[in-house]
Amino acid sequence: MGRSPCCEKAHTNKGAWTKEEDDRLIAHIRAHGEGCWRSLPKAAGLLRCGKSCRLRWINYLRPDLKRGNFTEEEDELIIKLHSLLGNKWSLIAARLPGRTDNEIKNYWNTHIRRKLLSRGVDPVTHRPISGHGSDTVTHFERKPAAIGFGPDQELDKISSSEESSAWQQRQPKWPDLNLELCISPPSQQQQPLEPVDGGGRATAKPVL
DNA sequence: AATGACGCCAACCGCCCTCAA
DNA sequence: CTTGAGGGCGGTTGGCGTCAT
Repeated sequence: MGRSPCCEKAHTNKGAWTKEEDDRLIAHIRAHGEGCWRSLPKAAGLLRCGKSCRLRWINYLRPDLKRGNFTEEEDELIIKLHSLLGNKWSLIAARLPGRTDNEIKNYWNTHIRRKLLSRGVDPVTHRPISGHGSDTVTHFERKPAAIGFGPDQELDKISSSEESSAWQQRQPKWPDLNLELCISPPSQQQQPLEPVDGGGRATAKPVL
């Protein structure tokens, strides 16, 4: 089936956002909520594609974003989550309040990959790089244990949706990692996460 | 001081998935 | 059941800042 373009590209701006565009987008979302991204640019008086507005809001303008450097704890959590979930950045982001999938993805590619390589760990498989000394697993790995992730086994739900991934099939489970699928709005403690969104993927919905 | 190389990250692109008509 | 719209995701790119020479 033919896919219609997400917007009229001939009449949209591209590239870096200006302060004025940011202000318009923020003002519009504060007044009307996120609503329909496709129609938002017109309603907000922006010459931008709806997707671009959504990305700008989610990755940069949302009031609950943390920004700033990642802490050591966040680093380790990202590594653990990546070893379990793979490149499911939105799922990983859902467990890091104030962080976005794009931010984590960038951080992974620029910092953590190197960090793992320097430890002699393959950033894709999370296993020791061959010829890099011992045959032991990374210090995150544990003996597989008959453990669950809470009564509703949320992680298993994810895993089953990713069953084609050979990656999943060899992953140990982490007895020490609380993987309840929750996100934390800025001013609240953890709340249940909808594990699957409209696109069939887990999403950390921003909370205004 | 100049400039080339490198790294970071915001933004774009194309595809996937769901749902309503 | 089929189709198209819409939202969302992961991968990739390009511009800019910093570092090295």
